[in-house]
Amino acid sequence: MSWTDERVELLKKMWGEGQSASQIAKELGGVTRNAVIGKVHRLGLSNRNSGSAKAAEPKEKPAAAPAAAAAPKPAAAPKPKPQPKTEPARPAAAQPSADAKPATPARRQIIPAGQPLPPQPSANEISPEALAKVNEVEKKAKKLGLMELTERTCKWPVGDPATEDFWFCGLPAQQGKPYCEAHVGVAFQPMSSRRDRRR
DNA sequence: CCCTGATTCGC
DNA sequence: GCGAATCAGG
Repeated sequence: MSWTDERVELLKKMWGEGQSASQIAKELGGVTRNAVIGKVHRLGLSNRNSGSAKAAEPKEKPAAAPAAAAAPKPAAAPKPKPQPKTEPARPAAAQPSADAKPATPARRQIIPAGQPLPPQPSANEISPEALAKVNEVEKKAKKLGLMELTERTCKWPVGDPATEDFWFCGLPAQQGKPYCEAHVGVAFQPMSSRRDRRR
């Protein structure tokens, strides 16, 4: 692949939008993030600094850009072009359609039995902070389906598996761990009085 | 370990 | 000019 005008343009655009080199590389296809970075540098738009500040430092940590001011993330940039990716196209929201099932039957909630529900924080003693955090996070969760989980998505289940609105957090999981930061917080309990249990 | 961008240097 | 390898940091 060569750097055609189009590709360079897209590169510029995406870089300007704050996309990471790897993302740009993926989008472009046929190039690695290194290639992208290399190109970015050659184009002279390595740092979104406009003029001045001509790198007087030989080897200085540029200090993270004040991205704070900028939007946290353009979220899903409206890509005009259809993504070749396999998009399962989820039903979006779980709208209680006409034949909505009684959300709260008179009967007490029946647990499907079988597998113990995930370490749902119950009357446990988890840092209230963590709990609050989780509640917030669940709002922003990707709400992935079982099939959409990957090696690095939070696998924290939310909701009742027997219900329609059951999904997995899906947020970026912590390295190694199966959950995102928030859920790791509640998943791994301080492990207090659980000593014994040798194997 | 995953990721990020930065730099080098043979091609 | 290009980009893999490498570096440096999170």
